[in-house]
Amino acid sequence: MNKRVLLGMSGGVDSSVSAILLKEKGYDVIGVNMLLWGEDTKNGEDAKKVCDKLHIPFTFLDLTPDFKKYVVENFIVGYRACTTPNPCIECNKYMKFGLMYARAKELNCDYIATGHYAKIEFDNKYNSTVLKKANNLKKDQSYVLYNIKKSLLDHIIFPLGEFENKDEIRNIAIEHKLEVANKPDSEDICFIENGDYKEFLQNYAKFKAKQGDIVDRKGNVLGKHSGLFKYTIGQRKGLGISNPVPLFVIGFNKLKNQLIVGEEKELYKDSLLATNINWLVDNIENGMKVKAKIRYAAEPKDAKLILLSEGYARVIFDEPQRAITSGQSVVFYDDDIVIGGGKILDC
RNA sequence: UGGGCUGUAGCCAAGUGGUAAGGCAUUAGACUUUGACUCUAACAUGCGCUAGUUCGAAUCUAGCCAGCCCAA
Repeated sequence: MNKRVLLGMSGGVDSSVSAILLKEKGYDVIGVNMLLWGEDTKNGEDAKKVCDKLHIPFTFLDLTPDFKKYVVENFIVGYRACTTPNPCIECNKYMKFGLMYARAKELNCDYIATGHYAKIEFDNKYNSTVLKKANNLKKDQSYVLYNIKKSLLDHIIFPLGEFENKDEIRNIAIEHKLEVANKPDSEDICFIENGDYKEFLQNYAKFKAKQGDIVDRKGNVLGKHSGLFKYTIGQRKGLGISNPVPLFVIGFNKLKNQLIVGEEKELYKDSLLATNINWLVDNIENGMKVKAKIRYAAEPKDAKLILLSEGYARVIFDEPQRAITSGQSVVFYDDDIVIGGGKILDC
């Protein structure tokens, strides 16, 4: 009796090749395409075609109401609070590694799999299964996976984790004559058209573009902004202020509807407060040294972890970090092992 | 009205006779399964206007215009 695995398939190259790899390893694969936001069924059809070609069962899973509730709503609430949310993290937690896993159990699958670039391995030091960075460090997605349940790690397979190069994956797709072989990599937030999140907030969430002052730290008015939700900490473009040196967003004054800007050096902070922490290993010690990554595209940096009350921690960096942004996630690494992470609350 | 100062791109600003630096802003690409950052490229046939000197003027001369400051 082969092991059964439910594979999330987006219709892209990565998840399609994952199907091939799982099959080659002898798994009984079921492909599932999650409907998250609706309208576009092209990707689902692509996923189905791949399954047909590989002779594996395929099913749709309609999660649109849940996606709206857990991912889109959180995104909107985050922006209302002048933070900068990362919806992909919620989506992984609630959709792929939440509801999709529930579906897997209904289908008597022992495992779920996705085309994420990350690894699941047993680690001797922690004496448990751990989440690790992908061998392809350039594409590594372990950051956006920190929020999944620890207990799930034994039931996840990431078939692409060992590959060091995306070209190898595309080549596999080409060898198997998959139509999706040359589909471009996906980018941007999946539920937002054209990557214009500002327009989405205004049209869908009915955000009002309320004009206000752009001020410096001392309160001097430097210009006008057209709605606080259009900005994030560390942002340079779109301020429209000419100044001898570039100006960056360094904060918000929600009560006064003011956008606070300053020079680049004002973006650096040496610690942050994190909340809603999810641990992926046991035996976290107070004061332990970690590598902390404060945004998807940031390098993990040396820091000390101070555990506070349940679910809270302060992260103290060896070197000040640029543009620590509330709403984004901080993920803690021990070398290439994800030991946990949380939401940045404040600096 | 007298005296002084200033006028170079959307903003700031180099350039004092030899063919318009730079920064900010903006625009377009690249990078990117979040928002950003970053990188690359583009951006004044013209230096308040007009005339003159000169082989050659943003640079010198004259007049005019505009703004600022000080005196009345």
